[in-house]
Amino acid sequence: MHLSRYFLPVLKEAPREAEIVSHRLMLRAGMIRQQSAGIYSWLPLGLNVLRKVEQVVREEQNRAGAVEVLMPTIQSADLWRESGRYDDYGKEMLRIQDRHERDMLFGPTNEEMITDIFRSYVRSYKDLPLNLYHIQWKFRDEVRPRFGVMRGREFLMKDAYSFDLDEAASRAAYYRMFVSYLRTFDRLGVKAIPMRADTGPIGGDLSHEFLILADTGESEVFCHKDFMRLSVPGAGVDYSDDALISGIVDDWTAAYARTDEMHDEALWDAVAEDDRVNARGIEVGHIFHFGTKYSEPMGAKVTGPDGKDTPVFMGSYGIGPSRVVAALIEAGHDENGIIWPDSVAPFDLGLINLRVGDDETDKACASLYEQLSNAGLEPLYDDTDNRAGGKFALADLIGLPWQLIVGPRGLKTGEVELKHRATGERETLSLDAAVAKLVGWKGEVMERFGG
RNA sequence: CGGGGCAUGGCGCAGUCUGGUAGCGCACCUGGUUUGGGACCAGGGGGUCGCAAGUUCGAAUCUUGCUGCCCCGACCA
Repeated sequence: MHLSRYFLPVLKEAPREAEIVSHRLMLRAGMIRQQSAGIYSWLPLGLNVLRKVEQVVREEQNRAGAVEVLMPTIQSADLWRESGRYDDYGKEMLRIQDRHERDMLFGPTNEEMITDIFRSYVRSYKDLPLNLYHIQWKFRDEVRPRFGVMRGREFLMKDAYSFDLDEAASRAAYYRMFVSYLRTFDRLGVKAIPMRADTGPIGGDLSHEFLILADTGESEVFCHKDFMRLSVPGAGVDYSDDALISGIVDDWTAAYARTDEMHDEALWDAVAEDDRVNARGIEVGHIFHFGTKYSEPMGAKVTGPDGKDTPVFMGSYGIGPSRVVAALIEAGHDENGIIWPDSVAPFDLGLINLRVGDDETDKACASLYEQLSNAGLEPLYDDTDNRAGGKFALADLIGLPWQLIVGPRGLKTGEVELKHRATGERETLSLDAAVAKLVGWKGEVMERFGG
């Protein structure tokens, strides 16, 4: 992409209403525009990152055996009357009427609808296990939207729903999602810790929130230092091996990890003082097992091997990609701007032409752009005639992993400068060496995540 | 929903207390000089001050009502 042909409306100063760092940086970097309280347009740079986060989530869901669908944002109230939630949900649900005065709603979640789909087609236990997910915009009329897309009213959510014959199988399905979440957040370049969450009326131990540690997080978290050392399963993890999967979950649930909401002082005191980590975190994922809560009232049954019909056991699994984008910024930034994880950076590098209009420099940049693009990298070529200071400030602000700096001073000796955004390290290289290094880096990134 | 605050060109702000017909920085446009860390000179365009009513000779400024937005608390991906 050539910057001169892109749409990147950056701001030197953030609007006053933006207080937290991710909101300020998203506005300054021209990623989003607020349209109303808690409702945002996604501009090209922001959309680019959002799509990449979405894609990581999608790939890991698919890997864990979930199957993608797409349900509508607008739902009929009738389904919600069946489950009993039409009256229970409260003002958070945006209720609307169509021209025939039928009661409709903008979906805050999709348990009812997915259950309806399931019951319409699935009759036999032989079709289980089944896990369907979609990545769709949700609307929850929050009392108090805030922090930009971190807590918007309209937000993108990946919500998966598992269907199983019995409790044990349902637990296995829950574990698979648990492991896929570990992988997802690992790929997103962040440490996300699963924490025991409130299971509501169902009870049991099957609800976890995944929190990214960040100083500006909304929740206070208490966890064992072990979580800092635990390793995340690789791309080859075998989701069909229930014992393996459940073993991984055991490892990740053995030590104490809870948010302030579920915090238990007595258990915390039992953790050795040196092992305690008390930090702040952002909730980016939440998984639940809820048994037959929806399948029973909505008549989602399958015929078991014994010939009897039983309601299916269900679970739901959410990740908010739009919130994740903000959380990644909370977890990765410095005083100059954003620092994206390699896996979701909107571009791989900024190709910075320090003397647009100088024939030799322009040619060198064009050649680098072509070579890098052909090798599968995505460069953002700053071909504007800004001064160097402005270009560097922009590159730092939008936080691409690399800055490849091309100017006549270096070209006299056939060299360019390569700067790593996260570490600030710079080195001077020949053009070929710079290309080789970037191509090598890209290969490692791909390899690491088994894309 | 309870408490607090804000609303003046695209963004950040001053002006409001002590009414007199709107200003600054950035951004934008034109010309020129510049070009390795947010350039400089000259010229230029853009707002009637959130909306409505009221007080007044006169309202961004005072009064009342409304709307929008932000922050703190209870909830959520």
